[in-house]
Amino acid sequence: MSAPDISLLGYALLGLLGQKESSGYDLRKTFALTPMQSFSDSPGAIYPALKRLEKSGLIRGKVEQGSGLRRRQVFRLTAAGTAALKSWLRKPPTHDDVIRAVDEMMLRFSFMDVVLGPEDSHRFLVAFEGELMSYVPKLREYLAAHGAKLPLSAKLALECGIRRYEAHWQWAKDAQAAYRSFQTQCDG
Amino acid sequence: MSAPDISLLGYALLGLLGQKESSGYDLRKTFALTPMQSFSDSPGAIYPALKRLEKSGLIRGKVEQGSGLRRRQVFRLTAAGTAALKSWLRKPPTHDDVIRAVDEMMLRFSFMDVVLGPEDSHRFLVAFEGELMSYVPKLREYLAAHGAKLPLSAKLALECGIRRYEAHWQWAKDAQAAYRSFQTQCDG
DNA sequence: TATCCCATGTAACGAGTTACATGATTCT
DNA sequence: AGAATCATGTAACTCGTTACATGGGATA
Repeated sequence: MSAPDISLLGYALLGLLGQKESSGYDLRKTFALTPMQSFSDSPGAIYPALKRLEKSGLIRGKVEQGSGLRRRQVFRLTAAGTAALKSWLRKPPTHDDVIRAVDEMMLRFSFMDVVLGPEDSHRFLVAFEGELMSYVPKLREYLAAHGAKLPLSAKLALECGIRRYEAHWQWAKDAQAAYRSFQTQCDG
Repeated sequence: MSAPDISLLGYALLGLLGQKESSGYDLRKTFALTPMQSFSDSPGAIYPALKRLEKSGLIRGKVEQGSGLRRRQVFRLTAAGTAALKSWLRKPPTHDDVIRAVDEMMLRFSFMDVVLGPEDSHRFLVAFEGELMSYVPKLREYLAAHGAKLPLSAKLALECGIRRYEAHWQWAKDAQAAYRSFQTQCDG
């Protein structure tokens, strides 16, 4: 057990399969046609990844066959797959995640509601905001300290990076509010 | 010629070496201690990358040796290296870059002033803004069309991605203004 | 003398990229 | 009949990750 050793693509596939059983081709379409375009839709990425997940027992594929249908293998999560997905989603956001893996955190968040539920989503947002609250000022301090001696474009690039984090921060606050009002609706 | 086949890390090293000759250790420190922390500072990444660049003739290393000094190899760009760096920096930002490689674009921009000069930096910003201007509305439309049927966390994650692009967009406008006022100062 | 930091490297491994390949089905 | 789309796969290659290894010099 312990470290499951699944790539980001692997988790993306688990997450999508958690919402809806799909063939490799379906998943490729998702990557090609939705805002998940940061993932490659190349067969050389998806099919081997699906094979790895199946070999690890996290998903299982069934070949569909109705009369005139082309061969088409539909995958769904196994119990172990659901467990792996959950434990990935439950990992609290760390400082390192904020620096190196914001995109992964957003991917996790996007699956969270369905797999874990709104309470966990909200908790995630609070923790995420906490990390940003401590990191953004550090970046601002760095810019204040070293900005003067940087070339203009380097300074501006840093400013851009900081603003991106500030946008995430503001979003995290707004998203928390969205969950609170969602909660109120349920209670009311 | 044609496709130089240099990784993002390779270009980061070229860019840094273009500003200041450095040893592998210096470069590792840069990745470890500045906001370039999205790059790994592991020796297993940097030293092989430097070797590849040297083998391609883009950088050249000299072993420093003063009396009591430890062995330390300092690298600098060759003419071919400068040329490769310039041609990378001159690539206009594409739609695909915006979707898959924003970070690479920001890295490029950060080196641009020194290597190409402010006019090219400004041109880059205009082109970048153009791409965002056409992409952000598409994302907003997708959200409007499909948002209702998405789980809340998925909808919010998409909103976050859009806001990030909007932050880039606003930044691109502000950065252009910064170059204009810089230009005015030079003229005045 | 023990421990840290400087400074460089290598080896095994995993995973994505590109490109190629195949065959069935539907559309025109 | 030909083209496009559905649907899956594989092989070579590159590069980054992790972990290990090595030694000189400084500091306590």
